[in-house]
Amino acid sequence: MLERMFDSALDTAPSYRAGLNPQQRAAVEHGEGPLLVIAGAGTGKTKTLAARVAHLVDGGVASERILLLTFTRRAAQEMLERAGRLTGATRTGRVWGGTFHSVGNRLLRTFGHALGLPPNFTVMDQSDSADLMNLLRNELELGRGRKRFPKKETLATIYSRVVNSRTKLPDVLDADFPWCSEEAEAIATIFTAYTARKREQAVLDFDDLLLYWHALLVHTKARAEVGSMFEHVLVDEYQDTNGVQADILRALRADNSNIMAVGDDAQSIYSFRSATVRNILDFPKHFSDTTIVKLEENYRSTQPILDVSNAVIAGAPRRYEKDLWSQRTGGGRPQLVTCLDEAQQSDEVCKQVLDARERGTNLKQQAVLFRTGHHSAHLEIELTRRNIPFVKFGGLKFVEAAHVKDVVALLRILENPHDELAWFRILQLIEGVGPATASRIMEHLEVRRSGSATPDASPVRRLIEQPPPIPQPGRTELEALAEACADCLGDAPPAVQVERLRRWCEPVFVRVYDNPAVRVADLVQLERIASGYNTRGRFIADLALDPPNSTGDLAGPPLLDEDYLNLSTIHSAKGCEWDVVHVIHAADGMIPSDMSTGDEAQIEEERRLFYVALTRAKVDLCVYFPLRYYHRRMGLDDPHSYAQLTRFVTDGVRALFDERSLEGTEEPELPAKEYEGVEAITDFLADLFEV
DNA sequence: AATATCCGTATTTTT
DNA sequence: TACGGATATT
Repeated sequence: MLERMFDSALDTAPSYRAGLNPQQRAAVEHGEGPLLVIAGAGTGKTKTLAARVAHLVDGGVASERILLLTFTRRAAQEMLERAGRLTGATRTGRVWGGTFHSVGNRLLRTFGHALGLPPNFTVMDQSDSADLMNLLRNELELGRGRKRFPKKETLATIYSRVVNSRTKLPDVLDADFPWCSEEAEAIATIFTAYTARKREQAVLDFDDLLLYWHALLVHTKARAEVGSMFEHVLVDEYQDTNGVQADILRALRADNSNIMAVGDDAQSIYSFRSATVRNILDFPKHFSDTTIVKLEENYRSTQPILDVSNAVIAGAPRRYEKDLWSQRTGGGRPQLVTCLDEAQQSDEVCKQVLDARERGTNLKQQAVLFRTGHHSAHLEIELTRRNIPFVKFGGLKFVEAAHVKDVVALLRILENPHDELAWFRILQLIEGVGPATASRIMEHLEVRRSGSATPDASPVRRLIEQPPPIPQPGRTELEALAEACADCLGDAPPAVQVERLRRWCEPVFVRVYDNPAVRVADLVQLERIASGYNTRGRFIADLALDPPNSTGDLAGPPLLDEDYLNLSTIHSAKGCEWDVVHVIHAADGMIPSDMSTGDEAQIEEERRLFYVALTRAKVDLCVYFPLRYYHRRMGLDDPHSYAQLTRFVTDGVRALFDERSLEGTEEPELPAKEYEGVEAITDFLADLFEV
């Protein structure tokens, strides 16, 4: 609110100019033509982009002719809100904003027919692609009995790498999957079938959304119309885009060259998704007469935090040509805390978090960052035990859970009755139905479009009107399925449909899954999410493209009003900032992750990841390092092992920290247990005192 | 042909 | 540990 008042106080001049430094202003007020902004961490990148949007709109560009491509949907929303505040909310309302994938999805719903794509196509997520790969592998009887044939996830990964890096299959295999090189032919066969099958069924995977978009811009009659839709294109996080995305941008700028890309090569952390820094380096080649602006003044962090961050990134063999500097004074040096083990680390984090809150920093302005989703497991238990509320970003796999996928598959069948994968999944839930029977049923229903199939008779209709014969035990469930589908064929809101489908799932889950109660409860969550949507199609597309990725998205609204601590993978923390940042598990094997120490490029990416984590902090930064890890490996001995401080904190870097060691401090368990009784008394009394 | 059982293994990051 | 894959059983 204060911020809003502040904004309007400066409204006399175009307010988007307020508080911009000369470089930022140059970027914001740049005229026509390509513009590349190299923006170090915390240099006001978001502000600059938002101001640029406001500037364009103020200058008379129709908002629906502006395209803002960001890394997450959330980032787009945030920027547009900000731009709205700078220029009067209604005027930025129609800017196209979102990820490449979501914008591709939107455009293809409208113009896909030019590519022979029906508007009700469905979007597959990563694990769906893997499942389809598996289905085809079995169908083609490839990789059967062979020893080292890639697993389904690996197949999907290889495919995606080939597409996104636009590299030939044998080359990808040689470079990244040498143990599969001999199977190149079989793999190629599967990929060909995979492509054909998706096409047949009007199903697109994530990569297709980009490929089809690109094809739309290059090869179709819709080309001119789509190509001229946007007068200005703005791209955020350009260092994390891949080759196909760069192609799209080039195709998108056939009519004019109004493109602005913002990025930081030191923060590229998505090469596992085929993102390449070359996009930044080659930008001036792709777009002639590029203006380059560099933002180096950091407004986020205090100088001691930047000193550490700069020192870490300076360790990269390929130097990044900027040093961040800040005018922000105050704040102590970052802390490096050595802990005995993970338990002590969790304990210490809790203490520090609460301390900071005592000193006036809300939980919301603090974050705990870690390399992988499960790194926070221990801490989460500890936080729960102490009643410290938190929301976790990243690493959450709500929509990946089998039972959630089941319901989504049901919705997909209703939306696109030729979605073979969805049918295959659902039919096998029925008692006595396995792969073979499922295939037979699907044939009966004519799920696969055969040339002679009548176009109107949908497999769903056929299921309702001419139910296929199946073995006795499953008949009731199949009938119930037909009824459930029949009830959902109308225009009932998605939430109502989810509720109806859940009723079908309940008895099935009891038979099929371990703890059905928990799973059914998840479906209620799904229902809640569905209630935010008007159409089933939008709901499932969003579930795939923009799944709930924090525990907060899942919790009811009440939690969001309260104060809560942020827990986040470093990847999900990209673009965020907090007053106090705690980085845990700063041990070799965690950062860099054991899985990524294969070659130097991977290790360097891990370094940048660590750099991203450090530069999220505004005022206080605390890095934790547990000395001892307990393994629950089956191995005969070694119940624990000793870790080393992450290699990215060299002696030189280490000297920039204030160090604290908790070794030798008594084990935290003891006092905690001793006080348990006391806590009970406190709770008891608090209860009594409650008004 | 479906399901039960067992064994082994690998274990990230995300649109 | 939990899941996937392969084998054994119904």
